Amino acid sequence: MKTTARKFKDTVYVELAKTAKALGNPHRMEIIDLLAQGPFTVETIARYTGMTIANTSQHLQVLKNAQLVAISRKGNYIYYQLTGENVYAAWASLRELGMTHNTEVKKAIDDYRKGYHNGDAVSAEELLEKVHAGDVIVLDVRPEDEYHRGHIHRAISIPLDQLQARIRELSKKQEIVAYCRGSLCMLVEEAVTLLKQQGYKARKFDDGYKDWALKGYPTTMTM
Amino acid sequence: MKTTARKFKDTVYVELAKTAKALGNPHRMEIIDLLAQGPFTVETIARYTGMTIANTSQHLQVLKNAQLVAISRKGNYIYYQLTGENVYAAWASLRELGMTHNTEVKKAIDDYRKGYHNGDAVSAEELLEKVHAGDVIVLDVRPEDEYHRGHIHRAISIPLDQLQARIRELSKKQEIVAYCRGSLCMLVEEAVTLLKQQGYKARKFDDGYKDWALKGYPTTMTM
DNA sequence: CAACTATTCAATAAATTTATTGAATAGTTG
DNA sequence: CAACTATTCAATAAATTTATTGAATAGTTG
Repeated sequence: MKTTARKFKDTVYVELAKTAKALGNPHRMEIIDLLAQGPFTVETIARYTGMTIANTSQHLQVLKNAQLVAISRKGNYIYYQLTGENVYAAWASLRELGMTHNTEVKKAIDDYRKGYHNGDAVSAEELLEKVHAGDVIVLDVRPEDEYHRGHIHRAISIPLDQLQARIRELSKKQEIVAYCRGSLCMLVEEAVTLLKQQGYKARKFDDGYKDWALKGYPTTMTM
Repeated sequence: MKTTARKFKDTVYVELAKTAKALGNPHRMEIIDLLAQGPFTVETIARYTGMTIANTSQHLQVLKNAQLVAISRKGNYIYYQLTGENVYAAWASLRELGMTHNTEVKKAIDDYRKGYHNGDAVSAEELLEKVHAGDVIVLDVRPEDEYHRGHIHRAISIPLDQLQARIRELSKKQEIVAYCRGSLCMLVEEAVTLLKQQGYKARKFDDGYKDWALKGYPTTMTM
C-alpha cells in the first residue's frame, strides 16, 4: 500500500515537473505569451522571437510533447496554438509569481515604465463599470488580426503603428482607455504617451486582453 | 526604443523561465507540495521525499535562489517555508494543468483512485454549505501539527494513523466528510475506506486544506 | 567557549538541454 | 503528379543540471 502511494506520487511529480520544465526556457515563455493571442505559424513565431526557424520548431516540439500546444493545418501553413485556457492560466500565475517575488522582474518593469509618464492604470473592475456606463472609448492597440480574434466588448481597433495617422478618429472630449496584450505588453505605454502628447484624455488598462477574457468579462469576436 | 523593448522582454522571460525551471524537477515539485503544509526542516523534508540530506539541501538552495522558499531558524534547526501564497498558487495551477492536459497524470490518478471505492467527492461549495448548516462532521486526517497550523472551520482532527483506535469518537448517524492536503494527497481515500467498512456515512472532500484556504473559505488555527 | 549537530559546500561524473547546420520530409497547389 | 515550400529531423558540440561523496561551516547549547 505504501509503495503504491510512493509510486503514484513519483509518477505525478515527474509528470508535473515535465510540464514545468517545458515552460522553463525563456524562448518558450515568450512563445506561450505570443500564442495566448491566437494561432501563429512557425515562421511568424520565429520572426517575432528572433530565433531561427529550425530552433523555433524544436522549441515548439518541446511544447507539443508537453501537450501545451497543438497544431492545425491551413493551406500550406501549420498553425500552433495553446491547447487550452489553463495553459495561459498557468503561465499567468508564473508571471504573477515573478512579478511579486522576483527582484529582477520588478526592477525591469519599473525601469521600463519609468521611461513613460502615463499615470495610474485603470483596473479591470473600473474599466468594466466604465464600459457598462458607456462613458469611455476603449482602444485596442494590438495588431488588427488579434483584435478580430477577440477584443474587449465595444473596444475599437487602432493598431499602434497606425495610431499617429488615424488619431483624428478619436475624440479629445471623451476619456480613452487603451490596452494591449497583457501586463508585459508595452504597446499600450507608447500609445498612451502619444495620445497624451497630443492632448487626448488617455489612460492605460492595467491588464491586457487575455486577463480580461480570463475573468469572464465581456468580449467580442469579429471574424 | 525598439531595442529597449526587446531588452525588457528578454530580462523578463529569462527571469520567468528561471522560476519555472526551479519548479521543473520532480523532487522540487514534491518539496513545494510538502511546504504548502507549513515549514519543515531539511531533515524532515529529506525523510519525507526519500532523498539524502545533502541532495535535499541542494534542491532547497535552488528553490531559495529562485525566491520560492525562505528560511527561519528555531533553536538548532533551520525551517524552510514557501515565500508566499502565490508560490502555492502557481504550483497549484501547474498541477491543475497537469491534471487536465497530461495523459500520464490522469491515468495515474484514475488507477490509484480505482483501488478505493469511495463514491463521489464533495465539492468545496457543497462542503461550505454543509459547514454553515452544521449538519456534517468535517474530519481532518492529516498529521496533528498540520491541523494545528490551520484547518477547515469546525473540523476535528484524527490523523489517519490514529483513526482505527479513535473511531468511536465519531457518530454513525451523522455524515462525515474527510479531507487531507490536496487533490494529490491520498490519506483521505484510506480514511474514507476504513470508515465505510465500519458502517460510517463517510465521503471525501474533493480538494484539500490548501485549496480551501486559497478560496478564502473559513479556517481556524489552534496554535 | 568547547562540544555538538544541522546544514551547506566543493568536486566530480553522468545525464540532459540547447543552438546550429544542412539535409530530409510531408503536404499542397496548379 | 511534378514542383514547390513550410516544417521537421539528425548529428554535433557546448552548456547546464543532477546526484553523490566526504569535508567544512555556522550556529546553539550548556
